Amino acid sequence: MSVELSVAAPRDCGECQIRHRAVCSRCDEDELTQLDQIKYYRSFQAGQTVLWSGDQMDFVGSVVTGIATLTQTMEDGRTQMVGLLLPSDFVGRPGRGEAPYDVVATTDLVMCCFRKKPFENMMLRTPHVAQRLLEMTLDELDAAREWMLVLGRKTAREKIASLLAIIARRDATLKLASLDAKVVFDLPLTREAMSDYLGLTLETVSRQISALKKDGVIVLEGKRHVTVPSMERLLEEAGDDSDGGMVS
Amino acid sequence: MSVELSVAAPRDCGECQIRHRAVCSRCDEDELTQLDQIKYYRSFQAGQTVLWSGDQMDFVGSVVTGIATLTQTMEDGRTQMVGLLLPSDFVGRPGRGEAPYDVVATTDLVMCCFRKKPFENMMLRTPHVAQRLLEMTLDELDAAREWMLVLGRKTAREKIASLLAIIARRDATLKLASLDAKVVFDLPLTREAMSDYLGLTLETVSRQISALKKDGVIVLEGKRHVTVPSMERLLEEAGDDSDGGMVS
DNA sequence: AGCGCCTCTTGATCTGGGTCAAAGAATTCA
DNA sequence: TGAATTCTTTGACCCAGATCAAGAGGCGCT
Repeated sequence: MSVELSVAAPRDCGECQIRHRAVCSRCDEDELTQLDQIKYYRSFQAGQTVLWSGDQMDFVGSVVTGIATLTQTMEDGRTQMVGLLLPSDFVGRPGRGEAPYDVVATTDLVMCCFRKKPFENMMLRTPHVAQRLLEMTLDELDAAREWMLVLGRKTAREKIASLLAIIARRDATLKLASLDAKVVFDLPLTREAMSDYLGLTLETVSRQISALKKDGVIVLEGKRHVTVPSMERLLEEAGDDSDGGMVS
Repeated sequence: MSVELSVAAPRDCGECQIRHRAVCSRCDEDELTQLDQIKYYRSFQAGQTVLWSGDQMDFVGSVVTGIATLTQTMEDGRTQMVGLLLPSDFVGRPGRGEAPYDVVATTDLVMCCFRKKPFENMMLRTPHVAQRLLEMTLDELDAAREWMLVLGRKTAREKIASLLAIIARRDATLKLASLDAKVVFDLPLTREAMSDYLGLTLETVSRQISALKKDGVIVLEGKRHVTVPSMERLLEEAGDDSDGGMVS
């Protein structure tokens, strides 16, 4: 429950309004002003827990910079990541009180938050915000279900390839890079976090990454810097049918 | 794409309006009349595919009687069930054109449908319908994420116990039975369907069910009729923390 | 520089669940 | 009534990935 609340908002709002896919894209001036009034920033350090499962959740918001994960844990410690929040992703459940899972910052993290009550009120008044929220939730649901296929039916190698593909695609989209060019990015997750995402052990993750490297599917510099020479090849390894758009 | 459309609506609407958690509960007379005008029934036989992945989906609706599954399939035939639709569950994505997965009737099935366009229009006019939809989608998302934990981290035995618990709880809720009493129900799924839900093979499903039976966690009469003497025990076997509410 | 602390890699071995195979219910059809 | 079909169970064996164990960088600290 160690939540550093930095009400100081050094960033210009324009930035986050453009970045978070959430509520801004179709708001008029008036509505943006309303949003501004209930908006604040929160910063977290890498490793910090934003929210524990069961906590009251009095805000909604979106990631500005950094990465957070949603995880569920069994009493005996087995944990499964159920969501990955990259910049521009939305967190929060309007109408819900309790967080259903832990939210953890895996890197230093800045979030743009809105207090929940006022946000909900605004939602009632501006239908297109509710629409947007529904759309986003449906996206998340699709992604979760895509991920169920990965967890339930894919081999370790396919799982790793799938995860790399998601990150690569997501990264490429943010950079507006062409999709057939080679993709370069830094892995935002530790091997352990990847294993939690994929329902594997970290040893298996490591081995499979080594294998993909040996087979030329990816090029690794250091432990985190990845180059994907051919997205097509990667997707093939992932067992994906040509495209398919799984995002967190 | 074999969709039997039975516009004949033998059922009184009251029934489905009460039953589907969807749009009706808070509608006034006027809105109900509007809904009536765009409502129709569809019947399917067991095994029939309601919708193929990629199909245009021109309706939304909810299950009146019977059971349907949402499944995703890889090119090589591996399939994963990603959702289970029991009576009163909602299907459809307002604002989306294509179905992202196959919808299959596993028993004879009756659905109460609304044509999508008019439904969406109505949604724009009546905010509480959109709210309700958002709530439902968030429920589904929670259920999907709960299921990711099952798929990623639970053993075969725990998976089976989890599935039985879901069905039992769901059934008990529908019947308004007390939660500590023993629960009796018929399995609505074949062993194969269960294996698709759980990311297992049907042989493993069979073996684990036998094991749970031998250990007295469940009592089986025939292949489908199940008695759960103690929900507590079953949940324990599922690795669940006391309660926890995963519903499709 | 030297030490402790992470994160990651790699090897050796074990095992839960997959695969292959066969045969027992239950149901439908003729 | 028996034959065909579908669903289910059970057995024997195997392998992908888990587990256990030992190092190998890398980085901040004193």
